[in-house]
Amino acid sequence: MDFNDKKSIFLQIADFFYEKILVKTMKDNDRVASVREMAVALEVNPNTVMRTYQYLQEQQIIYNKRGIGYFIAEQAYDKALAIKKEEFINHDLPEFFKTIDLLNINIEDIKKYKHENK
Amino acid sequence: MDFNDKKSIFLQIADFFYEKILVKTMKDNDRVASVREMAVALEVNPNTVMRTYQYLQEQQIIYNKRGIGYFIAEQAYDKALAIKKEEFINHDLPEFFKTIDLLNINIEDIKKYKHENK
Amino acid sequence: MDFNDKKSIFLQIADFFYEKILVKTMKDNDRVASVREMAVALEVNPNTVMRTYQYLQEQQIIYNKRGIGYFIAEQAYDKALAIKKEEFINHDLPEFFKTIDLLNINIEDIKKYKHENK
Amino acid sequence: MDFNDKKSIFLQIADFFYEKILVKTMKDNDRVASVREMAVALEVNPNTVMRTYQYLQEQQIIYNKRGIGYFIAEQAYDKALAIKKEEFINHDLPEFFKTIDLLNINIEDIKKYKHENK
DNA sequence: GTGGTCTAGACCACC
DNA sequence: GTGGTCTAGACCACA
Repeated sequence: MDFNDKKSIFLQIADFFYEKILVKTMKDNDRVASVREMAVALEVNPNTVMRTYQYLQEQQIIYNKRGIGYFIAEQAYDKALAIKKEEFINHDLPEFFKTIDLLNINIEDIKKYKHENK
Repeated sequence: MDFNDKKSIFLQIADFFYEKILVKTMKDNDRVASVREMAVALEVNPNTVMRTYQYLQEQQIIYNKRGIGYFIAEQAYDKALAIKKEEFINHDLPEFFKTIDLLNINIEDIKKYKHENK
Repeated sequence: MDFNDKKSIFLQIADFFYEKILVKTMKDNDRVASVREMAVALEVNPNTVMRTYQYLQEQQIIYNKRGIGYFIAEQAYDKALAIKKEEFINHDLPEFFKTIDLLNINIEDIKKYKHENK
Repeated sequence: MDFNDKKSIFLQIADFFYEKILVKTMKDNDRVASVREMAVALEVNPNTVMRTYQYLQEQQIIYNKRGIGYFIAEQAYDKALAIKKEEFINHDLPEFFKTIDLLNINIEDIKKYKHENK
């Protein structure tokens, strides 16, 4: 992870967890790396990781056991899917349609890029 | 224009011009509203408009005639299309594919949303 | 003439006259094109040409006969040479030396570029 | 720094950094003073420094670490040299040759001035 | 603490 | 009238 992106670092880290959950690498009640471990691993300020964890906790994707650590919440997969899907349909997709219209790109053409990308 | 978006105002104004050019409302050598006029029209500080204009000038979408004003550059359409297409293919599209994979959405499904949106 | 330069247009026009005088294309008491003619020829606002003429008049490079027009002043060549030489030695040259030092370029190397340029 | 020059302040500050890099006072990955520090040091508005930093960032002379600050980019020396050399050869030098031709100055004469200057 | 954006208002050179 | 630069000061998100 490089964090060169315009997106804030704490959100990029959050996406990292979303991904792990959506591909089922991380499952309900799995332990999450401690703030300090994560900060060292990512070469990032612990405050930044802390912020990610609080953000994920607000979304009920992880939960905290005081003095023990953070864990993946029950039904994290469903929640993550719902959150990301909502985001996709209400934000990404409309923008996507607007852009391809403006650029005169056909949806059919998109598929080609998909295969090229692979 | 409302500027409720998270994107910075000066970039939203830039996109406003990109759009005008891509739908061919503005054509080569058309005069662009003066910094002050634009600022009044958008209810925005002149400095903000200035920033947009310098940004567009760097991208060679507009050019300046000393003491007279800004004008749409030659081949602005081609340049705008190239810039936005590059952005779309190298940034938006990979992210798009990654997201739909994660969310288990098929490209075919996307088309339905398109029609619903219309 | 294109006036794309960062230098102001009226000074670029002034330089045009300096050059004519220094290569002796224009000589003492030659008539200078009228403000309007010049403005049309250069596709420039008459005010801009006017400013050039006033500037050259201040430097006593041209003089005005009321109702008749502008003319090259006596000894314009000597004056032009003196002005430009002063400018060169006190402004251009020090900057020139500073730059070649910074870029680690030897004066001897400069000669090569001269020949390449020709 | 005095900023008496006709050049804009933010570009003079940029040149200040170019110089530091070209004389190797500043090296790759060195931290650059924060916008606020620099503004205080130069007795200049933070916005002005900000503008310099963004200008240098576009030229890839410095880069930003989010929330931490600006740093000298990798190979900043090479880039700075290339930029300034390009400027010198394509802009300063042709003008230089034109001027000395007009003024009937020989390149050999230039060397004398160099020694007088020192 | 860091950068980033924006406003308000001023001043300047130039056309 | 035009753009261009700068100041002063504010507010925000982020690390």
